[in-house]
Amino acid sequence: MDVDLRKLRYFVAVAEHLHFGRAAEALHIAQPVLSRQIKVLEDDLKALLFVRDKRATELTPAGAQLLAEARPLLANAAALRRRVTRVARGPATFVVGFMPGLIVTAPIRALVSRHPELTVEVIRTTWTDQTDVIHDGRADVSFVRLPIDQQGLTIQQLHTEARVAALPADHRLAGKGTISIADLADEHLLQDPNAVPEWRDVATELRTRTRRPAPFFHSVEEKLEHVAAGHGVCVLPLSVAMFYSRVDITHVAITDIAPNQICLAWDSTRRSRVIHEFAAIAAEDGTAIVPPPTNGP
Amino acid sequence: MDVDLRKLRYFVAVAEHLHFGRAAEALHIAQPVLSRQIKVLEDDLKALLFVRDKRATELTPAGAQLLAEARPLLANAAALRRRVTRVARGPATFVVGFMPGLIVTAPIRALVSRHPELTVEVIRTTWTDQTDVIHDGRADVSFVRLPIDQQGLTIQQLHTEARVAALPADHRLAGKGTISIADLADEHLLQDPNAVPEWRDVATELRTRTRRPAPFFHSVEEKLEHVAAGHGVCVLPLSVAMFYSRVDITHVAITDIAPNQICLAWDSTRRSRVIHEFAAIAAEDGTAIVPPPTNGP
DNA sequence: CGCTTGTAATACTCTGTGGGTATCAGGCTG
DNA sequence: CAGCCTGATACCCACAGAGTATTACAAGCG
Repeated sequence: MDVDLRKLRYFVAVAEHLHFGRAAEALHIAQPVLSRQIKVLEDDLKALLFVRDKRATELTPAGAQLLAEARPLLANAAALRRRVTRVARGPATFVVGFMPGLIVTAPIRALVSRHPELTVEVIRTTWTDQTDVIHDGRADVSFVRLPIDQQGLTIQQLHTEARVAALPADHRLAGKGTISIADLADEHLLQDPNAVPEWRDVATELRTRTRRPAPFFHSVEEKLEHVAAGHGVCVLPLSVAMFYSRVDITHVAITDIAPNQICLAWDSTRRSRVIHEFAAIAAEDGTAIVPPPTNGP
Repeated sequence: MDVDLRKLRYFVAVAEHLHFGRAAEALHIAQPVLSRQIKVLEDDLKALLFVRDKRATELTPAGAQLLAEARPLLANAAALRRRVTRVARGPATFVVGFMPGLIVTAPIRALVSRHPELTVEVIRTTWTDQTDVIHDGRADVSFVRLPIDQQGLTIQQLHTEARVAALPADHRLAGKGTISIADLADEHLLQDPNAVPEWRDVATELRTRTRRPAPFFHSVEEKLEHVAAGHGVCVLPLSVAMFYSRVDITHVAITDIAPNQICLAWDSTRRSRVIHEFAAIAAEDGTAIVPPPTNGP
């Protein structure tokens, strides 16, 4: 009667490998078991999921549909497990995720003052992490920077902040009050789309081909090291620039770049009084969290 | 390793009945089985879900958390099953739900012209149905009227429309060009919060106590019968009023009532190219779907 | 106080299903 | 045609889920 999550996991493995033998290996079960379980699943759903024509295993349309559906369902199930066990040990904790640079103490203070019985924890996220903490149940809400994958999330826009260029202190543009994107056209842009999405914006806006393979940065600190060393320049949201300020790096406001949007995100399948209350609080004083951009005259 | 949906279903039953025996009866299984399965689930999650102190079964905080989590997960699983089987028989159908009165042919035509291979179906929803069709997998997207329960949904606002009063043709206010809410204060308001939410707004705005138990309406047609019979008046979104127009009922624009918001909604855990394309189309010509309100001078 | 009633847990059995190994059935390829 | 790759089939075992019978325990009552 019910869908069987184990079978769904098996199905996803086969769909990802498109190969029963290797999928079985990855699942640490024997191949015949997998064949049989997939057949049972197909009978159960009354839908053919794979076309097996000896030599190639392909997804049917129904299979593609199921793959798209099964992954978020499995993720939800795992998150459920984590959230329940979390509630079971520490009583009534509310976990807020945040990207570095975002100051979240104000809304948390407001929440705690209204609910003294609530223990609020914060968890620092990275760029790749910022939505994962919600999906896997580590956090109840998370302050995120767009763009993100919004699948399964409810997003509440809070405020935007200007982006600034981070330049070596002795850079030719360091003295300027404001610059435009065009001024950076000749610079070597430290590019790392995964870790710092703002980069992608600039890179595509400038249509810059990578002149040499960009080093891979895992953190803002690393990137600023490279900037300070004169290996290139980078663009950061204002609050990030403020947070990681150092004497050998100057920040210059960029006038003509899209601002970075900051949002609060949470799992859209959840109906939690605390989440909505926190969202309301964040929306109220959201614009006050970060100092206003200073790129005006 | 995985969460077991069957056990979740069992758990929800016990949580709803707060009584193992009756829950077992509802599930058509024996009570000892249920006791053991819940215990296994508790061991699995490493969390106590119920406090059983002989004579009363109560949820623990972890249990309450699980109840809130389990229901949407089970609903998702059921919807997944339905959507996959739907794809399996009719190839590539896209199902659009709509509330009566909403004209949805324009965006559907636009979608089909871009994807001739796609079969688009429409499904008429009722007030109570309008989000259910999404949750249970009967529709991919649905045109809805606010307010709705947004849990698990992504909502895209399209346009608003004015609300008009439906009056018997010989009513004292029937000749007026526009009226205000206050003009209706002495009328008998046909009240049915579940079926027609606009009513709730008016009822609360007017602070009207029900003078006699309101008859229960299952459709707009029934309600208009009562209006025509002179048993009261009602308020409808403009497009609904236009759709169900009849000679013995006059519509008068109301100047000072909040307009009804019309949105497109879909399951937020889904990532479907067609859904997003349709949403974009609907957003583009969304304001053109319904004739503009005529309550201006 | 002991009996009854209501409720969940325990003990035991049976069956269905998930997992394993061995083997078969088709296509390719050399 | 032999050998190989891949998935399906056949058959067996173990365990989990379902059932019945019974126990344990608390509360109410004559």
